[in-house]
Parts: sequence; C-alpha cells; structure tokens
Amino acid sequence: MSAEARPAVPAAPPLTERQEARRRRILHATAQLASRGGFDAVQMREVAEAAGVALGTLYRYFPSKVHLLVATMQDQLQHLHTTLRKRPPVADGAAQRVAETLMRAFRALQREPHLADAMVRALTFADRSVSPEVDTVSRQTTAIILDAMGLENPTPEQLSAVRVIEHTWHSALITWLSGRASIAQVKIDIETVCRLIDLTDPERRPTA
Amino acid sequence: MSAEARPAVPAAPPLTERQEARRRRILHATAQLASRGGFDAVQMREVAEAAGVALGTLYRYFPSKVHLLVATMQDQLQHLHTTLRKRPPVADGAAQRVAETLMRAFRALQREPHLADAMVRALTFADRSVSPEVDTVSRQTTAIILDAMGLENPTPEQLSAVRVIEHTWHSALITWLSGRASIAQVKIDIETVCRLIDLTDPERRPTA
DNA sequence: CGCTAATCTAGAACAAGTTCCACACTTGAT
DNA sequence: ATCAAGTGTGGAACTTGTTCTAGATTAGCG
Repeated sequence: MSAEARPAVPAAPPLTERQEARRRRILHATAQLASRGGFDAVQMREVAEAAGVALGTLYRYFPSKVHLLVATMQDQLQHLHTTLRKRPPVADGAAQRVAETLMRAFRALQREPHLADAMVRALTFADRSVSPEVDTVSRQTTAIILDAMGLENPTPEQLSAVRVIEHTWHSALITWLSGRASIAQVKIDIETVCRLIDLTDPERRPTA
Repeated sequence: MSAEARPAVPAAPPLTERQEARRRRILHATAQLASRGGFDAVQMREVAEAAGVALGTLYRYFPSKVHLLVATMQDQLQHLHTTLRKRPPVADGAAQRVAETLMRAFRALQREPHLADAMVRALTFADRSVSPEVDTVSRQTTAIILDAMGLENPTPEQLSAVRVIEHTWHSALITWLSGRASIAQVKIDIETVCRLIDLTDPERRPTA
C-alpha cells in the first residue's frame, strides 16, 4: 500500500551517453514517423532504420511497438507539463482552469493529429505487459490536472473526479481521432465533465 | 444534421438463409474464441475454421478482425439491452438507475472477462474505417443509458452528460481489463460520473 | 594492454492479419 | 434447362510485428 514499493521497475540501469543518445534518436524517429501517418506509419523496421539502429536493438530498448509509443507519449506529456508550469491557466475557479488546461492540450494535439492518433491508440490498446508504463502516463496526467486545480491535498472524492476527467479525456480524444466527434463536441464533453470538480469541492458543498 | 441521412451504410443487401446462418456461425465462433483468450485468441484462421467457412469468406462478411469484434459487441449489446428491458433497474433517481444499469452490465462482463477484453480493445482500437459500426455501438449504449434514465426527450445538456458517462464507462473498462484498476475502483468511477445526471436534471436545477 | 561480459548489428525466420487467385457452387433471369 | 454473375473454397502469397542467431563492437577491469 505504501508508495515506497516499486515491484515492476526495480531500477532502470543507468545508460551510457551513447545509449542515451540512441534512445533519444529512437524516440525522435518514432515521433517523426507518427506525425506523418499515425499508428500504422510507425513501423518498427523504419523506426530502426531512421534511428540508425538495428531492429534487435530497438526491441532491446522498447520491447514492443506499444511500449515505444507509450514512451513517446511520456515524452510529450513531459514537455506539455513543463510548458504548462511556465504558463499556468488563468481562468477563475478550479473547474474552469482544468477545462482550459485540457483544451490547451487538445489544441496542441490538433497540431499533430497523426502523432496524437499513434500515441492515444497505443495507450488504449496496451495490454497488461505495458501497465507500468501506462500507469506512469496516467500519473503524469493526474499531476497536470491537479496542478490546474491548484490542489495540494485532494480529497478522495476529488481524486475520483479527476479519474473520471481522465477517462473522459482519453475517450473523447479517441472519438475525435476516429472522426466520430467534432472538435466542438470534445470541448463540450470536457466542459461537462469538469463540472464534477465544483460538485466535489469541499469549499462549496461542505461534506455534501 | 438530420437523423435521416445514412451515407456510409446505404443498405445492407438482404442475406439468404444460408448466409444468415454463416454470419451467425462466424459470430458464435468469435465469441467462443474470445471467451477463451481475449483479443489475441481471436485468430482469423481459427475463426474461419471453427465457423466452417473459408478465410476469404470470413473477410467478405467482416472486412477486418476489428470489424468482426465490433460486430460481436453489437450482438452482445443487443442481448444486454433486451435483458435490461425485461428487468429494468429499480433504484430511486435517474443517476442511481444508470449506475445500477452500468454495474449490471459490468457484472455481466466480469463473467467473461476475456470476451470483454476482445470487444473493448477492438472498440477503442478501431480506426476510421470502422466508424459506422462503432457508432452503432455508441448509439446502442446511449439508448441503454437513456432507458435507464427513463427519458423521452433529453435536453442537450443531458445528452452531454450521457456522452461523458459513456466515455467514462469505456475508459474505466479498459483500466480494469488491463489490471490498472480494481472492480471497486470502476464502481466508484461509475458512481462518480453518474452524479452528472442529477446536475443536469432540469427538474432539480431549473436552467442552472 | 588484453580479457570478458554485455551490447549491437545484419539478417533470417516466424506469426498472424490481410490480400489474391483459380476454381467450384449457387442463384436468378431468360 | 442454361447461362452469367455472384458467392464460397482452398491455399498461396504478402506485410509487419516479433524472435532468434552468429558474429562484430564496446565497456569496464585486472
């Protein structure tokens, strides 16, 4: 139960400089290819070639295509989080700030819809073998949302709301990526779900 | 905008009896295999063999593995909806009834977790070429939820809430299937998102 | 420096989704 | 009954993710 235990990731062995460079080249090539044609355009052989690395090496660094794309998403989320920290949302009220933050993220994704496709599809297609990595993405997303809310010690109720917001975020992205929902529709869904934040704000409705 | 247009599905050509039987055998074989080992266990060659049909024929009926599994989901949802109509939820309040309905569906899925895995993974992995079919699933789900709410003429606001509930439903299922969330966690998420229903009930908060 | 273990490389091999092809069988219209 | 078009069959072939192997390279260490 404690946050100490890290059973699945005992410790990433420290990488040499060349290895770090390889890893970076791989992720870069992946993002490049993904930006072109989405999930299908990320072909392991091509990634390996573009990164100047043997196929076997690629698989040593990332044990599957999904691992590779989830790692790419971690990378992108990192950037996003940094950017957001520099320019926090300005809206009034936690709900509005979260909605603003997610809409900003959404606009960033719209600039590279194919890349978004590759990352999100990988994320939801991931099976148990990728759970630790997907979990990291989930924690990053949670951190971004909590940041936007400006909370230090969220209540369990608020954490539930955040979970539901993440669910909606992922699923709404999918419907948009597969052309079943418009940008406007996604916006409405995000705003709708963000209402849950006010609903679970102990300031407003003290212990319901 | 009108609900009349059906651009992508001009009209399914009527199937002969033998064809209907083939289709049924295919779907049955699919559900069977999926129940065993989930998405990966549904192998097109095996489905074809189990259904007593040539591989090419299988592909004539369902143009991809994802199409096949989404069709399976349509089938299962049909069953579920029929069952639910016979025994509607009994809880007080729209939100409670929807939560009850979804939890019932969730328990049904728990009985065949591998089948659930196959169907849900296919659903979220589906690309644009499967949009019409996925949309059908979405409409079925919407119908089930609206039934539970007991609504004839939902407001746009209520429809938004329903959309968000569907998002949460799908995404929560995925986190459960990939072992990142417990059954209890899914329950909490469902109950949390269902609160949106009360929030958008014009009876309770007349035009906010 | 010289050795050993780990890492990389090139490429073959394998697995499963998908496509193709040549031929057999229904079916429906004449 | 017969012919043409459409449908189904069996199986090969192609694609791309993944695994495996044998031989170079590299890194750390005495």
